[in-house]
Amino acid sequence: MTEPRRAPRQAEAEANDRALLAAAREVVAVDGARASVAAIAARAGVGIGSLYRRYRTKQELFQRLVSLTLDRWIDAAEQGLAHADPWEGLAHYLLAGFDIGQGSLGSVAGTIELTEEIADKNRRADEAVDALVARARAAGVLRPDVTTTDLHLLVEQLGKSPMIDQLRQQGRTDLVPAAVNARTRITAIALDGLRAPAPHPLPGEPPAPELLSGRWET
Amino acid sequence: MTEPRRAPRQAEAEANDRALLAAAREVVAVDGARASVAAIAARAGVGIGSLYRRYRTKQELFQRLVSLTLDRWIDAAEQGLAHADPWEGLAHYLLAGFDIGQGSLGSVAGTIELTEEIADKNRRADEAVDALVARARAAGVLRPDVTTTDLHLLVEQLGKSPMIDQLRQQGRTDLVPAAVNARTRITAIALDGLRAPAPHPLPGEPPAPELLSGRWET
DNA sequence: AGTTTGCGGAGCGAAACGCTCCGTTTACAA
DNA sequence: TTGTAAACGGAGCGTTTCGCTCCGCAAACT
Repeated sequence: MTEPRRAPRQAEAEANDRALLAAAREVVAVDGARASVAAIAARAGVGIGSLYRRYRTKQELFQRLVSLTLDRWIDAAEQGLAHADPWEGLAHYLLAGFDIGQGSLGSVAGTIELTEEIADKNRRADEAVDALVARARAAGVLRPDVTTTDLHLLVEQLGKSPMIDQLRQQGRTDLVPAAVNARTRITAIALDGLRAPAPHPLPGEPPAPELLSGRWET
Repeated sequence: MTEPRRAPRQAEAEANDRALLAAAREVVAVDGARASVAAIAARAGVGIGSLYRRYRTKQELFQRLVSLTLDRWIDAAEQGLAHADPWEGLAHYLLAGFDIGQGSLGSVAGTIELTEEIADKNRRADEAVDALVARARAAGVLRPDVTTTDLHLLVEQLGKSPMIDQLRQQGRTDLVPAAVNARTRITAIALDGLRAPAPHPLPGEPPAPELLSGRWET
């Protein structure tokens, strides 16, 4: 390292940055893109001034948030691919995805200007997921009428958890663990619905990829 | 009828009321309880003044909206009970529930003052759903580890459709039918996950009913 | 002691909010 | 034709909330 010594003030600044990002994730989960910088700073236990020293605008903070979240998605997909069992790999990705909660970020992603970095990460995540789905389908453990787009939409839908957000908003944090457990059960139901063989074929036409989260591609 | 004649102005007023409620449903689906009266009136093609002639406050409009939506829920559950086949009956209720979209209303229900009428309708809906679930379970078509609360939460989660709301918000109404189709597929997956016999038992403890949409009861 | 660096938050102009108020339009009786 | 009452749309009010700037202060280093 060129800079092994850490000035205490600099360490504090980095801790603040982490707190800001964590707080932003929480507030955005509840309020979506309407989340105010004041609320984010307050939740992080940090002054507004400090927020604006690190991010020139609210949009810059959101872009960073989306970028870091995409990292999590890529990790989840690649960890899924690392599993030897195709079904376990897919299930790992989906369960991780429900936790990451693309849904909450989806509304933010629709409001920010897309950077090259974000578009690139999005592409990498898509490739990994495609491989994951293709492998599960080839192994015959995923019902064959489910498309990758179906899965993306399912994750988007189940990742957003209005129940948990609402509880947090009402300050009933004591109930949050129970809510997380409840959501896990729901996702387990959905996972069971994905397994081959399927009791009935899915209705309608396979969904078009354009439906995914606003624009992303184009 | 005591008043068979309809003054044209009065008919217009009633049409405006219907348009207001329909618009409120749409705007609330996107913006939740933050939906502004101006947005609702504009979407209904009606002046703000007309809105406030019929509803003294925004809250009064929202209470009416919740009440009418609960009527839909009661209908869906009772129609489900009318089905001879227990599974078809349950599926009918769930599919209708996904369409009604309790999720969107959940955020509104948390902000309004509960009237006696609303609490009463909520009770009636609960009773009908309990009967529906009990019948399906007794017939052995519903996996036995799913509780009524699980189902309520599932409906709440899948009823809210961020994808459709976002498309509408962006004015891409051309894509909405495709999105509705996509959501139908997702719900079909979840339905298949509910059938008996289950591939694996559900994880965790059965969820407590207190988790449902804020307060409703108490 | 002086300098640098990061800090918190009061306060700015702009925007959005719920709601009131009023001039206009329409249907119908005189 | 004219008078009246009902329903209309929307400008504008006071208030709140927003993103963001700016500045006085404290801690670390020289």
